[in-house]
Amino acid sequence: MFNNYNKVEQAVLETTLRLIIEKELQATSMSLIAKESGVSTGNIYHYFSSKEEIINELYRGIVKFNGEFVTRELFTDEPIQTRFERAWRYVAELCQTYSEGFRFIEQYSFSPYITESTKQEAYKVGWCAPLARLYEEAVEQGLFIELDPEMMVQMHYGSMVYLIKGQLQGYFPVEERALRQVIQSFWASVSQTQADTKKAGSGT
Amino acid sequence: MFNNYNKVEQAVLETTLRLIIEKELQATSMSLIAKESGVSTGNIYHYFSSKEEIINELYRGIVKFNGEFVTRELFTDEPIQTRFERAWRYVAELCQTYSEGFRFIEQYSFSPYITESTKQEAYKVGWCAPLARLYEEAVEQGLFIELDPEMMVQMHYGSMVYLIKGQLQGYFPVEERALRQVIQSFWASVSQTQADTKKAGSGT
Amino acid sequence: MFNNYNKVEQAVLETTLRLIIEKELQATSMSLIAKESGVSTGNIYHYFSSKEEIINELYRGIVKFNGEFVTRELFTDEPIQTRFERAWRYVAELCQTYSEGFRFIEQYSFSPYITESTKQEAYKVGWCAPLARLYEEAVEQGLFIELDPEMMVQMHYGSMVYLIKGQLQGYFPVEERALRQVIQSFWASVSQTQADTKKAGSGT
Amino acid sequence: MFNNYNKVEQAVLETTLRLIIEKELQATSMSLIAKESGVSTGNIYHYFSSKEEIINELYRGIVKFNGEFVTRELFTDEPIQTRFERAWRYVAELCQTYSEGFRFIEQYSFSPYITESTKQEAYKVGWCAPLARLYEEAVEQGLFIELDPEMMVQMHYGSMVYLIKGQLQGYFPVEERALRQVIQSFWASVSQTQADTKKAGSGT
DNA sequence: TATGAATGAGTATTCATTCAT
DNA sequence: GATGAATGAATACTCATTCAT
Repeated sequence: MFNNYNKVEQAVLETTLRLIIEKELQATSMSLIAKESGVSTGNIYHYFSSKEEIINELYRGIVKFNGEFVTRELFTDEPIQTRFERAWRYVAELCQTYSEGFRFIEQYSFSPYITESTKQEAYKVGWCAPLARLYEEAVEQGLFIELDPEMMVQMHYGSMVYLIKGQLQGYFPVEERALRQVIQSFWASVSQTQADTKKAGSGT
Repeated sequence: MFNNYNKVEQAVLETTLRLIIEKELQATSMSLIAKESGVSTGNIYHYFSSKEEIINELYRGIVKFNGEFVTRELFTDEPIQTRFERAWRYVAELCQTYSEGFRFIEQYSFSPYITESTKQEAYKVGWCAPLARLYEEAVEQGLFIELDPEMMVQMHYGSMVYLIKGQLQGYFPVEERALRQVIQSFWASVSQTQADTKKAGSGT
Repeated sequence: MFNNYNKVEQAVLETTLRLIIEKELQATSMSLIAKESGVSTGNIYHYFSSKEEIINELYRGIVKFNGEFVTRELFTDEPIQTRFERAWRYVAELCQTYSEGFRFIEQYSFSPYITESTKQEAYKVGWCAPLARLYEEAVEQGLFIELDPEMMVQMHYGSMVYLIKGQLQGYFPVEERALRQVIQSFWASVSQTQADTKKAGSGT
Repeated sequence: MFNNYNKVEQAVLETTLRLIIEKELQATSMSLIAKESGVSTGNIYHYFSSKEEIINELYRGIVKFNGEFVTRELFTDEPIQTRFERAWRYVAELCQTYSEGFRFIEQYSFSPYITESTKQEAYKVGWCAPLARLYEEAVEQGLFIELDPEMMVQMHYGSMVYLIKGQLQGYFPVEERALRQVIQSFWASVSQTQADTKKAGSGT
């Protein structure tokens, strides 16, 4: 996951990620990171200026990895729906396969520990913006209702997050069939046709 | 928000909630809680056995409050859609009006700091289970697609969470019109009619 | 020496003074102060906000003590020379009897560890200013040459300091007879009569 | 100032002196010395066995330099007073022109960091002993009172130190006229004639 | 010679918790 | 009940020194 880093950095980042998921940030002391990563405390500080920097680097690294993972094949000449479904499948796969990274981002994306500049930097390499562009296309083509594309992506991502969370916590399994339905429901929830029907149906 | 507690407990819980949202858990020391709440450390330990207990009590108290807030008028004899829409409006109102509680639950629902027993206890008084019952009704009546009701509630809640998060972080505003559309999209995303249409449309 | 402080503060200040003289500031760790003073580290921080504050409080306390010690009976109606000689005797006695305080002030009066505000505060309670007033009187009465009184006090104090330093380091003993001569030489060095004679004699 | 050393040693010593004066010993880490001097830590340890050795070498080097500076033309056949005045002028010039060295010696001459052997070695190359020999001559010739020559040198040096300190701290300026008076007062303070007069005058 | 990555004991300070009053 | 002084283990971080290259 941290291929762009040297051996020491990689060991530190991987260990830190694992420990934070296992035990929480406050219980993840530098000396524990040192012991578990096999890098001495002094040397950790040779590569990272502070604990905060490790956490922020972790954040950046994961978001970048996730971004590349999800946006593969996003801008092909296939139909929008095909690409839409594939992207959300990748998101689901990502959250399940790299669940530590997923949980980390979930828990710390709103933490003061992650600086504003890290968040901004991360936004540029994440998948939310590219996916929002796909949604925008869909809106332009009259496929989707006229809602802020970013908002729609967030909503769908929220659904996915809570689905995975429910699964990770053992509330319910997320099988292939359910996943297919879920992704279809994403499309349905903002699709133009349905929206019209709906508006009529809701009668408000 | 903590009406069931005595004065001291109330002061401690309210102060702790405010501080945790302002500064994070690790920066919220017992002595700070003591100073800000006007209750001496010794006396805090008279009412709570540990810091962990305060946090867990906070969790329980907020979830209970939220549960009562959202499930008001949930089981009337109005049409399902009416009650569905009102419930989600209450959720939105809750998250926006009592945003500290919302953020706290968001941040700590997956934290090891909150014990399993607290989470289970909380589940019983929260609004997810009752709302899932409403969804179940809708499935039984053929209004909703055949998906685990809990799963659907989680998905919709996830959307709402990320919507509010986006708003709280200033990414986009959530105005009345958008909120109406969003709640309609919740209905649409799992409504039977649309699902059929969709299945046909998607062509997979 | 630290009578104005409570028991804990007194223990900490006395221990710190002793250790700093024995081992230097950098070798005087908080945990050592804690161990030697019998006050736990946590409790030291209950009374002092930081190590720097301890050192600064030490400085203030010693200077105040010294000031009171030396300026006893400085402004009586005795002849200036009597008071002059007594004051310098007190300085000598002080440096010898309370040599730890003397050495501490010597070593740290120019250290960045002692803040400007401490130095200013200390100046007001020290003995240099009162003694300079005595010198001023002597200048006004034509007893002393026309040199900045502060400068003269500093010069004489410097002599005294180096005398005591030499003694403390074992270079030479400072006996009663020598001390008398030294104090006389202080008077002589700035006395008007001699200065005139000298100017003539030096012939430059 | 460190002409007897090779390039690397010179860079290290000069950098260390500057840093210690700027920031104090405890804030002058080896890595800072390495960075500022352009010599890697490893290489510093090739030339100096420890940090302590650097400090001690600094001490020796400065004292040697000072010694040579002050004792120039000390043992000519000019009158004692001429040589006396010139020596003290050199001391004043030294303290003002090479103030970093002056301050270093001042601060560390009584520090446990400087070993006894360094101090003894330094004594042999410093200016105190030669100047004391001049004082001894003066005593022998009946010019000076019968006081330990070393003691007298220390006293006068102390005066000079505190004069310069007062100036460096901005308490008062030390102009040419004042300096002349001061050096005359040194002579006066221990001159035989004056001493007699004084003894009579003091009447104790 | 020269480099700078690596070490790990040591630093000041914090903080949940206890307990005498 | 209520106080806040006292405890001391734990924390993030530093730094003199070593050593493989």
